[in-house]
Amino acid sequence: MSSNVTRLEAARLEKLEKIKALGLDPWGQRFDGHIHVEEARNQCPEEKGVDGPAVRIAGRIARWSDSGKLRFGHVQDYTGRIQVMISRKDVGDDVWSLMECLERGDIVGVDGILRVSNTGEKTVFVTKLHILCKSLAQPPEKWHGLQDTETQLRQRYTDMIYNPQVLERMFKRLRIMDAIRATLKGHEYFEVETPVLHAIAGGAAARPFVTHHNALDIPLYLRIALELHLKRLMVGGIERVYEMARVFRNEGVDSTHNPEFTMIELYQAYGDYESMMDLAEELISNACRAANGATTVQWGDLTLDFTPPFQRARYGDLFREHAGCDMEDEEAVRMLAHRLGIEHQGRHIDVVINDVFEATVEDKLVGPVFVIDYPAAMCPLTKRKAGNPAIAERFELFIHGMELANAYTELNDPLLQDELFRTQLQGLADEDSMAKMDHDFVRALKVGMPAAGGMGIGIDRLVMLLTNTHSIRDVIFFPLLKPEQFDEHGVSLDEPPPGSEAIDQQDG
RNA sequence: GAGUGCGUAGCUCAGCCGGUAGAGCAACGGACUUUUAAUCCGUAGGUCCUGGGUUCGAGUCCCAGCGCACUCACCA
Repeated sequence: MSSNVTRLEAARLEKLEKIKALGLDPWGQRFDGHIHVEEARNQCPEEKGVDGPAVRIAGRIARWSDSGKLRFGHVQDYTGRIQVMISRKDVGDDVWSLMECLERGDIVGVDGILRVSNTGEKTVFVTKLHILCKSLAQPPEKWHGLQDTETQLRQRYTDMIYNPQVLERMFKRLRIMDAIRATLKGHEYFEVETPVLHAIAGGAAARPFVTHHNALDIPLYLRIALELHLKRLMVGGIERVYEMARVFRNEGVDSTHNPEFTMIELYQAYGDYESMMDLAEELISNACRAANGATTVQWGDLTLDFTPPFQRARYGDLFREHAGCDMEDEEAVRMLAHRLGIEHQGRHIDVVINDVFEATVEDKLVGPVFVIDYPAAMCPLTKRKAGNPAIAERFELFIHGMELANAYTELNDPLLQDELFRTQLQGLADEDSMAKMDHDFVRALKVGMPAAGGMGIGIDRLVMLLTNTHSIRDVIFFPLLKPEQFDEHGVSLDEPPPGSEAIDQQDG
């Protein structure tokens, strides 16, 4: 085959054969006793002419340059890069011949002495080399790296190797998730797993993905929220419970939305939304510290400060301040909506208030600020404020106009819950409504769920904020893309073959 | 969903008014014992995203499609 894809691959296959001819396994074997690059760098003396300890490292060749009877390279693992140097006069023929078969992208084990080079760079002076995996793929350009966005997303593995900031950012994500789990463990929360396949896609207002169970011949939905099962577990006796996991929403894709994304929802029996505010401050400041070593972080030109406590402001007060009228004054709100070009006729007043709030207030919330006490009608799973059934005990945490967390004092009145599930607000499309009857959930509440606080946080968005990342795709290892098409040789095609047009998605 | 932009060698990119397809890196061959994107000499490498159209002639202009990005609207 004369394809260019295989032109460079052929050169690598030739080297692979040479490695075999040396009696070595080009795919490598178990390799014990190595230390990480970061550790090796720590052990390397700073002074020239001073020998450090003998070490063993393992990693991928990131640079490999030939200058006659010397060879310099960089070996990288997830802790960093370190230079290696091979001198013809210091190694046997076996090492030298293997070295000649190696190139950028290969994974090697290295034994050698730590010492700085003449130019002062920490270096492993090689005594022995081990091939641990031959790479058959041509690496991207060594100076510019991999720049093409599509290739970065489709071949994330390559992106992670040759754009070091990608791996660094994803490790921050992992540390943030660890910090959240550690914080919750400190408060005696249990992490649980609940069903992903739902017969009723409840707990949020979103369009679900639909699938089908063959043996049972029933439609099923991928979950859009974690809420209703976690509350059932509180009924069952798990007092503090959370799940940090994937949910699925069949909606648009852009720089802040991926069809599958990670949420944490947590519930605390005998708490309320005030307990959730304290916990939110602790969770987010700990997460920020885990990622950045401080409770502040750069966000573009701004500095975000997550040092507790966060400001608290009533929804109604903010509404009066920024919208310019009382939200209880229905006539004034409708006039204002009209002036703002917001549809209000035939729509429930709380739906209109919500739209006006989003249009006039949200951008002004620098924060971090807890917006508390929401109009009740938009919150069918939330307990009403004592003495004021028009207000729900709910907060949303905003920072620079972005919503970071959403929390409630949870509704545990089965009679009111049943009624709210049956109430479809005027002016809300089906998919925008959280009112989806779930008889089993009402039955569970009849058994009795303790008064509780509950909170949800979008993990991907939190990671974006804490890592100064402005696209959700860059905090998700494998964001959704349209499928790539390949020919029978595994060569990527630009155009789908005839007859492979997309299968119609249902649109409910 | 609408608008705008991009798609050229493995990678990063040039390609002007429509006139033989270019560079750097990478690859291959050679020189080189302290390099840092090493350097130097040489060789090879192209479905210019796909399909139509205009033209004597299209990477370039026009139409349609595919993919990706950005902006706007909606969901977190």
